Amino acid sequence: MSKKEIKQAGLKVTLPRLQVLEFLTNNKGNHFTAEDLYDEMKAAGHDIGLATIYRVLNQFETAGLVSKNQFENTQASYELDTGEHHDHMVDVDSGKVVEFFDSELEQLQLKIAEKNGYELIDHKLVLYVKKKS
Amino acid sequence: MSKKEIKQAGLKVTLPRLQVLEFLTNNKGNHFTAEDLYDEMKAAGHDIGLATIYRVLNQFETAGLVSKNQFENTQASYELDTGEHHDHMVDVDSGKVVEFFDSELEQLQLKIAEKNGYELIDHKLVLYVKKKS
DNA sequence: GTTGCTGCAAACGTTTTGCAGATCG
DNA sequence: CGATCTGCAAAACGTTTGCAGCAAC
Repeated sequence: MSKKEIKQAGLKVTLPRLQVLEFLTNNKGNHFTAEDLYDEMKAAGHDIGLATIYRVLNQFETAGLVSKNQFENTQASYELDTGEHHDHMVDVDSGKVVEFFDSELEQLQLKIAEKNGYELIDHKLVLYVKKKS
Repeated sequence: MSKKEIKQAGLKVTLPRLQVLEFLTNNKGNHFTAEDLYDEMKAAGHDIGLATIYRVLNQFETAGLVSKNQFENTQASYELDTGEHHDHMVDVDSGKVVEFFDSELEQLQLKIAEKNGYELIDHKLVLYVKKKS
């Protein structure tokens, strides 16, 4: 149930919000564009407008419930934010997105920012990869 | 003079192409949106259409003369491609972009891709930072 | 002179917004 | 019932494209 999270975000618990959040929760670790979600909702018999999907996703992003990623495509991708930081690997052949976490890498980034006189706030790393042949 | 590079890219040496490439060469390491460049060209008394700027930048990108970056803003940024790989640090307060290179980081990324059974083709890393207070 | 380029305006795909009616609490 | 939300269609945004005229070689 996603009611609690929505309420905690200061939002009314409405059907579209529940349905979108529930879908993302059931598909943890997968990435969807707004249009993907629109189609999924339609397929599930939920009658939500595309504009609402965008609005809801923005609200969820602000609330920290979902995270937004702009990979190389023109459309942004959204996924459930589980609170566990991870980076992404994109298979350039299949377009498949794999998540990973490497603490050595995280450390190194802190060190690099520091070395330049900065404090690291956030980062975004995407590795473009190909299956070993 | 940027004539040689343009010719080598298989393109005619035209005024718009020369003026854009020259400007980027004189501002190595800085990042500009298409509109930035449009304004700069106007300011320099060069009469180029925005559409031409976009066309020329795309051609230069294909030729490896410039590289394109999508930071957090909606507009893409372009910079002269000097052939030396580097990553970017964005100061979240000022919006300033700093370039850096760290070979340990590069190595580590290769290792991570490998560990997951992939071959690393490319990567994109942006550190969001704040001046140490 | 031919080929390729430019400027303009119109088209494009993605995302946002205004508004009248519907839904939540 | 009031406040907030939704769907729709229209607007906005950055970028691309078609086309008639222009510049490069």
